[in-house]
Amino acid sequence: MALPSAISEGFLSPSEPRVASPEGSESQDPRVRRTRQILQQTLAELLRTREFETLSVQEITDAAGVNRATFYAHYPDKFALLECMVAGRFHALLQGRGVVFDGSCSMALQGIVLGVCDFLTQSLRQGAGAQCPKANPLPPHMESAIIAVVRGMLLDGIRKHPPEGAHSPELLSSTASWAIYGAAREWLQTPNHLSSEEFAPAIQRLVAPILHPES
Amino acid sequence: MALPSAISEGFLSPSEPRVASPEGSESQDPRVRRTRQILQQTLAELLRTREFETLSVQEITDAAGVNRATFYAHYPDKFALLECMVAGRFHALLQGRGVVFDGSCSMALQGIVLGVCDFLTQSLRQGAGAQCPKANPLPPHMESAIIAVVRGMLLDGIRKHPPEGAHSPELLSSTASWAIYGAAREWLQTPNHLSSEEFAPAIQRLVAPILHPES
DNA sequence: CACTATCTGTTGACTAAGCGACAAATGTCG
DNA sequence: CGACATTTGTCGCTTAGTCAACAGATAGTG
Repeated sequence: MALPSAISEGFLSPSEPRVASPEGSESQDPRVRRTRQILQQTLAELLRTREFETLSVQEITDAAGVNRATFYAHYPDKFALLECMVAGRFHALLQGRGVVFDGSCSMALQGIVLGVCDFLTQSLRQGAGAQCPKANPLPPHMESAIIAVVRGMLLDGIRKHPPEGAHSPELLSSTASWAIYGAAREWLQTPNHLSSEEFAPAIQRLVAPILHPES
Repeated sequence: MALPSAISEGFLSPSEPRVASPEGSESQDPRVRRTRQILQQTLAELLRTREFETLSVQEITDAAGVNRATFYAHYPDKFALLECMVAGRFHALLQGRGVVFDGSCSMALQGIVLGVCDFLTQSLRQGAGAQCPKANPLPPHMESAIIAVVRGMLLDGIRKHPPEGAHSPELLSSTASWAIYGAAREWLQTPNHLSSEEFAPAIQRLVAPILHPES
């Protein structure tokens, strides 16, 4: 089939963040949008009852009513599909809440932090983990996908209103996004943790100095 | 594109009942199933807020994300799509209730009558009509589609257990299906009508003699 | 009346998706 | 270890869907 352009649209290079750009460079061909949406939605439904590791590409495409060869025309493997699915849904969650980080507004940062906490919660409520509190709550590909979305939003905002510090926007956004995810992950694993609304301000106070070096 | 076979699958000849065979001859290609399902579902959603007559093929295909030329590869016009959509949904309603008419079981006939009443109710609750009680409650193509489904179910049952009368199964099923629809339609237009559960037995008693000529 | 605009079917070139088959990798069991 | 089944990518061919463009129909509008 050979869809070289489709690959760069379905996911990014494996070396870099390697996550979907859910809005950035989506295909205009309705067929492409359709099959990717079907595959992502099907994966989300399968993950309600199945472990991601136990799923084969065959099962996913069968459930989706999509040919297996078509799958490989869009994603190199099931991990890439997972990343795109997570990135898309997390991005949609933030979009639905109207969260737009435009630089230094702490309200937007608060929204992102809240989004990460809530997305993490809902992802593992009906997900694989939750048996051993010490175990990794989510597949690593899911984690990197969430971080990549956060990084992208922070990067956009920083570029619009760059702070005075000498650090590059890429460094700032990467540092902050990993910090946010790490904090949220730690919060989630704490046995009797506060609600996300109660705890998010604490994370925000920890992370804000990264973005505003001298304030 | 030329899909001569697809046409005969999407709908039947315009001269005869002209309704979809939702299960009978469905295509095995996932793409055609997908496209037809998308179009039918989109039409159903549009009908919640729009009048059928005011909808153009353009609007339907735009909302469905399907090319207009593709539409004409499956349906000759929007009326055919409406018929297929109604037939499919009504058939699904009966399937969901486990209604199978296998000849002379009055319970199954009761189920069909109840299904017609309930389907009519829900179709016009969020539909076009309901402004003037004298007006036609539903577009004629919807009505013929419902009747055709009923006729098909009755015909299947009669063929399995043919009654002793000299009439053909086709005549019996057609007569009964039109009678059922006419009765249900009259019931629905009555200002303070009974519930469908209360009124269905009356329709059933009226119609049963058609199917059992000398009992 | 002509002018504009929209909708309707239809056509042909291009592209994505389906399908079967294939070799290679990966488990899995005796 | 070998035999076996499953999964994984990949390839060529066929088919369905997209897209732009077309002529004809219908309907306002000045």
